[in-house]
Amino acid sequence: MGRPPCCDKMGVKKGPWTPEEDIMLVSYVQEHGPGNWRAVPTNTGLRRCSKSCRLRWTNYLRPGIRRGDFTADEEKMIIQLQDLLGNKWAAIASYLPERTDNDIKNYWNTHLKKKLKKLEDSTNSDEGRACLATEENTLISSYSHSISRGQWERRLQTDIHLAKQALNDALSLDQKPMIIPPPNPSHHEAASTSSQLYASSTENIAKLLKGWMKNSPQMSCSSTTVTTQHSAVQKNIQDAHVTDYSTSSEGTDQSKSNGIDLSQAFDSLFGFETLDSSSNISDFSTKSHNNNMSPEEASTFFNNERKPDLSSLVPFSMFENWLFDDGAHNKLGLTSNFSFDDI
DNA sequence: AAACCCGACAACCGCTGTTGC
DNA sequence: AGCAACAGCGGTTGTCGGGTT
Repeated sequence: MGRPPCCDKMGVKKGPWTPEEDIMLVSYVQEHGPGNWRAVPTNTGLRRCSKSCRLRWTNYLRPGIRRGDFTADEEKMIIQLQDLLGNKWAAIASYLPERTDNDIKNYWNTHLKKKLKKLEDSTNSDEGRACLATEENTLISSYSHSISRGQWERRLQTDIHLAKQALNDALSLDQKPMIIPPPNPSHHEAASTSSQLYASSTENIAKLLKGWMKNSPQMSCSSTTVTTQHSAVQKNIQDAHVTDYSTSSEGTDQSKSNGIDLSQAFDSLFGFETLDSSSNISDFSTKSHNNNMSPEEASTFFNNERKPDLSSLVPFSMFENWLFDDGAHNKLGLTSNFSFDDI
């Protein structure tokens, strides 16, 4: 039996979050960092349960989240990972660092499931076979790509092994890790650091509020007005996110994110051709070593608070990059002929 | 113009697992 | 060991906007 719901108290608000609530939550997290969610409603005055606050942060306000506009590469990844792993949305999301499990789940349920069903139906019909040159057929051909489940599993085992190796290496590094937490950081210093990391959210909310005020000449602080404006505001948040990403990345191609070409990453993970290890991953290393990363880039790289302990030593994204990097085989002198028992 | 339908997605619910006391 | 608090997960529901009748 599960625990009783935490939100059945009187006076706890449910439903869509208002911009004011978002700001209160973001401000709090900026100051105190994510965690200790129980204290959030008390300390912020939010009439929300702690769980609702955590989910709102995790799925919506957390920086580094990209919303909407799934790329073809992301679709491919989701489809193949879903085929391999089933509805393990969190596991799938771990391969798409900018996407939340909730987002992927929704996208699967609303888009991909139907798309695949349609494709299955069409390929079973004569009509469907007649039009195999469409974009959708590209998708299904990737879906039914000829690598076997055994190969997938072996490949994933290799990745797990490499991640383990990388973790061991990182923990035993003689040299300083790339991101070194300040010695005995005071609370204030920690808050200062986190402020940088959460800046994108703050900016986004500032933008949305700006748009909200502009669109609402007779602006009122009543919650009803706020609620009715919320959808427009939400769109502003989304626009702000898109804007931030398009300006912080070198190209406009959304498939390139975090400096990692998802297509390459995908091919590395699921294909069997060798990925050129001199690609974007080494770009990341160079950039971070030279300290010429923008705050936005750094935020995107290092903001995964789901793995706070790892990221405080070595950014978790490095492990993800490592997993995607076939060159790691050579670096470690490893081959994939290890036993699964090694893990 | 109103009613209805439907898709998209944010949010909630119920449960399990983990951690600390 | 037992309990409570919390985090995480996957399924489901509620709400809203847009399209159609």
